[in-house]
Amino acid sequence: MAKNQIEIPKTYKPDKVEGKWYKFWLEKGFFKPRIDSGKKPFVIIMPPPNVTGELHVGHALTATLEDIMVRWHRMLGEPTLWLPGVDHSGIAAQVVVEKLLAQDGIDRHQLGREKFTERMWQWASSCRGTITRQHQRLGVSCDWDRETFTLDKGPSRAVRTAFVNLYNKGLIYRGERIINWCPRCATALSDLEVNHQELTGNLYYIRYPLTEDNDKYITVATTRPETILGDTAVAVNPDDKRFEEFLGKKVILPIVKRVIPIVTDELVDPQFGTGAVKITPAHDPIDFEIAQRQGLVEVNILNPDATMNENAGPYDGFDRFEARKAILADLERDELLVKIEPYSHSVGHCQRCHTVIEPIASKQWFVKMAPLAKPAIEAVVGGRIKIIPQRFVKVYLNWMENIRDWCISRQLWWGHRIPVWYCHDCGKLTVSIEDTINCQECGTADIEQDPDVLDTWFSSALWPHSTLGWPDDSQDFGYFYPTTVMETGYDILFFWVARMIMMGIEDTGDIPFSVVYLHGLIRDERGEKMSKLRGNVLNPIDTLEKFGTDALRFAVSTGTSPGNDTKLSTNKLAAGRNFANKLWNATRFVNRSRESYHSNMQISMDSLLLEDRWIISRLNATIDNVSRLMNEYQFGEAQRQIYDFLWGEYCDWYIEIAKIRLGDKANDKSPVPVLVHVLEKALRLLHPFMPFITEELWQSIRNRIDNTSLKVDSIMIANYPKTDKNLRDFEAERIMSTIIDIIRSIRNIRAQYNVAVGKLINAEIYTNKQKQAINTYTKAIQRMAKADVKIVGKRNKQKVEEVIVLVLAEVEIAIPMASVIDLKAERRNLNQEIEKIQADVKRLEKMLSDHNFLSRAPSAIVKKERDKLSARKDNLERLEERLASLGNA
RNA sequence: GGGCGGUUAGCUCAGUGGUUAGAGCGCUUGCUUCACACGCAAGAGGUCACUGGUUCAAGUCCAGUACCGCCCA
Repeated sequence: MAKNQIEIPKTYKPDKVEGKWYKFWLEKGFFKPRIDSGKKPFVIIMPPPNVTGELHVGHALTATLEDIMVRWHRMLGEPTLWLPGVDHSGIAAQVVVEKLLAQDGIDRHQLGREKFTERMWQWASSCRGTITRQHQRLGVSCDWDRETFTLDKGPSRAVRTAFVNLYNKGLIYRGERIINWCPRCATALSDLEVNHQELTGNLYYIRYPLTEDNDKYITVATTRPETILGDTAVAVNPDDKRFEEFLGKKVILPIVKRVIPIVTDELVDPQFGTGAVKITPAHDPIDFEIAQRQGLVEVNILNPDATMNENAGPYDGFDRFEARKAILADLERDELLVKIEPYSHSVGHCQRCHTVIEPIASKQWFVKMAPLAKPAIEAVVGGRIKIIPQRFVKVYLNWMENIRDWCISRQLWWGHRIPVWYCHDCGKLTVSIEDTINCQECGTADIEQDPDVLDTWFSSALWPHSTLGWPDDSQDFGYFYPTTVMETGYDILFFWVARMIMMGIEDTGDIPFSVVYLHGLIRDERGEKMSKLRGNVLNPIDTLEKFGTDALRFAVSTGTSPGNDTKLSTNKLAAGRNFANKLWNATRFVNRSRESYHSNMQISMDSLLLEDRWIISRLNATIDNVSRLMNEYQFGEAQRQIYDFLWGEYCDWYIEIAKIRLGDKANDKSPVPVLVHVLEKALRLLHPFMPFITEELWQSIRNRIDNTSLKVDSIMIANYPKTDKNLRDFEAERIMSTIIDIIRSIRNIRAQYNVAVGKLINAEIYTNKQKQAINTYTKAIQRMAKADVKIVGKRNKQKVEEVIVLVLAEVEIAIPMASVIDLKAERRNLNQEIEKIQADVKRLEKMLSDHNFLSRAPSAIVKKERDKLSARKDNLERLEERLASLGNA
């Protein structure tokens, strides 16, 4: 054994190679695109992870899929840009830092806006460092020099520009609407940031006495009795005959004793409760709408932290749920509570902190969405933007066509400050891209900027163009926009993808990307969504340290399909690790074989042996399939095909057959050039999926190949293999499959008849078509199936007792029984076993005919015994058949 | 209420109207065979949820049913 063979370990150690190659790629600048105006670039803008902590497996999936696409297109020779970024993720990040502060007993108001923002920046920068390091561990080949943060100067200017443009077009407005208020976060939220949960609460029926006659009542039903305090009317449907006598009358609101009118409105559902409903304009979207129409006053009863305010009279200062209890008790006391029914209704919760949301009338900034949605709908319907998988087109359109205005102001301190200044003198607004110190209307310096920030998703919506330099006419923007693929999870189709399409078209006049690829969610082994709360989160870094990055990438992407959720298990990770190890050892074998081979590495097609032509043909078939699958975005299936080829064809068959020639010194046709050639190409085929191990192995074999196209520093900038139809050899494939069939069948017989491992058996093969071809493989068959093969010219006519005949597609194999087994010993063994089982069967039959057993034993046990009996009988039958087939001695 | 997806081997999942429906893991049996036991060889295991239809041909297309999951309101 040569020295270096001892040095190469038997198992692949990912930690020894990954860091080395990543550093090498970075230093060589391979991740940077080369702008070539003659070529169309391939561009992916990475979905920016939140600065809320660390990456999770979902990010690993995103990173893997995008890296697959990017490495593939780069190897195809296209100028390829993958632009990484990080999102300041306003509310989510602020929640995280507030929690950290709370551990020290501080809240942000004690710190003040400026100090708190400083803390946020510290947190964000340390978090960004972590995210970058983690991404690099995953092997991502993105252009780090172009990395962007949503609060960077460029994107911030893009945000202001977009805001001002929309404001000037009348598509951004400020107004009082019912918004979703999170009392914990103390901010407004958009509709999408509220998760609805079906809860079983109660429906409370409450009497409102008429002013004119205190003994008469109108009864209303509500799930939130505490909102009585904000009621300014009772409403019934105008067509509801039941309430005719009440029309135009007034009632006295319980507790607060306010006199409120009974009005009619078509929005009232006569089926709900009694048909009469209380109207709380400041705390319910429908009531708000009714109040607007009817000119009713609003009474806000809540403080920002969801405690009751001064309008709540006796309950001022109560928490909202305490107030509910107290009011119910008081109503009961006053005999105004008629009944309580269990009632299930959906309750909004804050997406970030899970607090119950309050609908509150509030003055906020909104984007008018319908005009923006129109071209975004057309882009998808017209096919300029393709969504994969296609079924999400319907989901997208359904949302777009029913779109509602977007509340974009947030009462937070972390984010893009709204570029609006209010004038204390003239009362007018100044809306400006640049910071301003004077009112644009009256010139006074007595102005104040809106204290609120914008929804994070507002800046995210501009991401494809803001990262490339918009609103400037930069070189990047000119060359790389519109981008190619937007790859992300289907869970943010509305949050992000839809809004990017709207804002991209609005700001630039062009679509932001031409393909939307939506991946599924990663769940745990039991199919549950991973979450910190459940404690089932797989940390990608721990995982890749245990199994290797390539194994992790393999596990999240192989055999998956777009838009479908996947369960990630250690089994799958182990499968990836095992595959990497298999490649490691195959390459170790090839390199070792190469040591003793000193001739030309050039392959001349006309002097190749059948098995060489076969493996080259299979390689080209695989390349063909892989290209097609990649073009159809079927990455999981593409990877599986490469896996099958390398393991199932190259390792299992080609290497094994090659060993015969390698061991035969007299043979002048070495398999080494083909071994190396096929492996080298297959590694390139696999590289986008498993970048580290393919680079490591490719570097170890490519020097031996005399091919100018391989004179590059790295597999990642080598050409992606292209199929060569001329190298498909269907005749070779047909013959090889016959040879493989023969070997398998003989092995099968050996296993079935328990032939001792080393024992050579005899076999006669009859074939009329492939005599010569098979003849050249008798050595292979002998080695691989341990059978001494003779090719015969006639079908075997011996008796069944004497030979086993295997009928295959193009050949027949006859194996003399005597060569397979020691008949006498086999009969003896069989008889012994049959006796044993017969005894067992007898015992079981007796037990199962026992009335006592059947009636008293648990049915599960009876069933178990019955199953056992039928299994034994089956076994017995087969043993007897086999004994019979041996004939009589 | 509206929409979408899933139902394929014990488990997790692929599957492009076309031979005998595949993979990984698990299971059984045998192998420390000089690349790899993270391996090799052989094997068992399937009414492709159910009902009907289209077709020369259906796991695949159509209609309906059941169960599970998700999204929207």
